[in-house]
Amino acid sequence: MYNVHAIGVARFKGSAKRLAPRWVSKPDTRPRGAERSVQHQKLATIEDVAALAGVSIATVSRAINEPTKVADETRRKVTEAVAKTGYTTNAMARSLRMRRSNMILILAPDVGDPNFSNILVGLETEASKRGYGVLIGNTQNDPARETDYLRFISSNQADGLILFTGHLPYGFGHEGGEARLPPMVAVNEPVANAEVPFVGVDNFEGSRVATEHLISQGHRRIAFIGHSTSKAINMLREKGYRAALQAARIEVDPRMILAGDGTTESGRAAAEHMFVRDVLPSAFLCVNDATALGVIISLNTRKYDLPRDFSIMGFDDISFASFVTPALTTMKQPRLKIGEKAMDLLLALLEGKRPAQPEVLLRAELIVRNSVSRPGHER
Amino acid sequence: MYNVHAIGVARFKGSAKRLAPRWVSKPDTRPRGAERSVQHQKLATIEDVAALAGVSIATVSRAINEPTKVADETRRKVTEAVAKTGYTTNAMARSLRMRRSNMILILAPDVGDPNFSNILVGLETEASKRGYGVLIGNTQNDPARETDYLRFISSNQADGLILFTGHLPYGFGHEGGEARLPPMVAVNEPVANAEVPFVGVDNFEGSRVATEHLISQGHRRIAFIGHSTSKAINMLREKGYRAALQAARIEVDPRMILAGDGTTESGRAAAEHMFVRDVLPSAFLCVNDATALGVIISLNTRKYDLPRDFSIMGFDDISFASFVTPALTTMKQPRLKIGEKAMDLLLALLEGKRPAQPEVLLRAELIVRNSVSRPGHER
DNA sequence: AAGAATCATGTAAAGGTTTACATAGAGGCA
DNA sequence: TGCCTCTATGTAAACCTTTACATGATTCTT
Repeated sequence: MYNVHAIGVARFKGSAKRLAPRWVSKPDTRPRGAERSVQHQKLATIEDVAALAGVSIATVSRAINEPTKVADETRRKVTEAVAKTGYTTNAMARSLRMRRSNMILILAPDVGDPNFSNILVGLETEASKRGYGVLIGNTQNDPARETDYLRFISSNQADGLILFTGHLPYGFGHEGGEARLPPMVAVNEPVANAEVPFVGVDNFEGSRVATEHLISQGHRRIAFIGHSTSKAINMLREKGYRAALQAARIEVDPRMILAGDGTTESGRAAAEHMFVRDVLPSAFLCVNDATALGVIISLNTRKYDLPRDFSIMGFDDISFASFVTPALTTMKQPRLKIGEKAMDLLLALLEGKRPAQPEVLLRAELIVRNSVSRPGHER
Repeated sequence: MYNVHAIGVARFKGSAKRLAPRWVSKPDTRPRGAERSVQHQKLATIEDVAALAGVSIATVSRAINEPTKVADETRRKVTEAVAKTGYTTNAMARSLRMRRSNMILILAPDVGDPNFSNILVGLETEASKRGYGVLIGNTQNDPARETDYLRFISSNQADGLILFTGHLPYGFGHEGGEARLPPMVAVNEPVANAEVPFVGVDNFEGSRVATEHLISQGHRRIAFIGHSTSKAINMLREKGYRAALQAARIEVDPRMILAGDGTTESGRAAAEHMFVRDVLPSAFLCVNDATALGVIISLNTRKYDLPRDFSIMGFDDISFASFVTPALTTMKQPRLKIGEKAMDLLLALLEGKRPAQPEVLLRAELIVRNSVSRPGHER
């Protein structure tokens, strides 16, 4: 409510004020057009450059965008005029004409999430490298905000979309049947019920490797914390866990598999539950680092000596993983790469290429720290 | 001369041609233009809406932007037509005409930095609330990238600038003397040698409160880790430390003040140094949490029992502060608020208001965890 | 009842590009 | 020489808005 009010007032005031005396004046008085620009001095346009170089605006445009198509001498004159006037192409005019903005919209539930931020850096780096800018939309999983951000796409302010949310923005496909989706790529979480290319970590393989690591250290009784019937990530990681056990001919004990939604609290609760039931593993394979932290808290509280008494393994390698005691052995998500690859894929899409594969899976890297040791005989 | 000629020709030809092609049909087969748009279907324009509503495009524009200025009945027809066509204002055309993009550029050395990300969320939230979008520029402190991002400002693609970098983007003010700066606000770190409004935490006051907290717990021998002669933040925090000691009539012992650049390693090194010299405090006031972590690592390695043997205090409340053992007592930066306030200030600037104060300082909040206890007699 | 003021709407210009098409000059070739 | 091809450049349209100004219809004033 406050929002609406604020916006209303702002807009009204803005338009009412338009005529009022401009407060930013350029040093030299320039009557034409001066009354309009609220913030900047009048910028040089392509016409100014053309006049100075003694050519037409078309030639200037070509000299800038297709240098080979103009005579050397002309190009020289234009370059010089550009430098002298300080001309920069007006991006708005260009976008309007070309019908593309060279902007990518990133829709994430929480840009502050440490899991996201490095992907963000990767996205930005690759985009910038290719001449694109990125625009962020922090939706907080609020449908209204998701819908709101669609205007960036529908108003041509962004050419493509990166989705962290795991679902299509609320408001798509509402107009009777399959509305045409803009070019987009999902990251972090695949989009359910829609064919959206996805770039992420190979959860199955990563979890398999993690489990193998525990097995290689001699563990046979390995608990999996984070069973879920709804979360795709959890399901894949559990699958990898089962595959590794099976490959090592270790029977899967259902009592060793505990539910968890990936929060620290769920990890703590699961560990406590194990003690209550008194069915104890020698190692905990946690669906992610947050869960592992919960397990560690529970074990620390019970005054166990880690990792002597129990081994713990996480997944993700989030920032605190190296600071917790014991420092967490985990699988590192190649976040930077995920971002870069996702942007690369999106830009390819924008250039009209159909993606080779619907999803790109990158390998997680095993990071060995102090939370895993050999079991049993050392107890 | 060239202009005059061009205009003459244009007018003649234009009016002659205007009648002929006038692409009358709009519904189905649209051969023209189809070959151009690589990505989107043709979007509805204001003309489509106008045609459907049976009014002029000017009226449509007014119905949308200044609803009170059109008759009720007309507004109804327009609204209906908008809904039917799915019309969205083309942001590029609008920006071109209005000479403002309603976009804010955020320049940060590393968007992935956990210290930044929550400020980012605050910035985005406030911007979005006020109808602005945010665009991120990750500079990695690379002058080339900083310069590169200036085009967003100079090409009208962004109306204002938020600076995390602590310095003006490389490339400003290069054109002989004081180039006019675009509206901008610094955050996280004030900008040296330039009058840029700043929003941040009150480092002096926060540090004073932190020191007071230690004093109130009975500490008299308090070390300050993080002395610096160059970093403004460090200097302010040291000042707060000194002020608190002075107010409590505790003499400042120079041996209790150790240099540090704010990294974890510098914290570890400083603590080690104290042991080497064997001048020990009962509490460590660290310039930030990263430094505190270094101190904790050093003390843990030496097998001290924390916080019984030593108390440690940080500053910032970065994400791992609560996970480290012992959980860190620290001063929390109101990051979300900083972001919101900074954006608020910038938007005010854009509306032509001069800022009341050149800097806005927000209070840090004392977060009590487990790393501080009463000294001495409990040892 | 005539003129003034107000209101709702329309017309057209302007904002700064890119690019299809036109044009003019130069060079190649029969 | 006459014709064709190339190359370099210019002309003007199109991209889609917002808004100053004009217009015609109402209502208000005196």
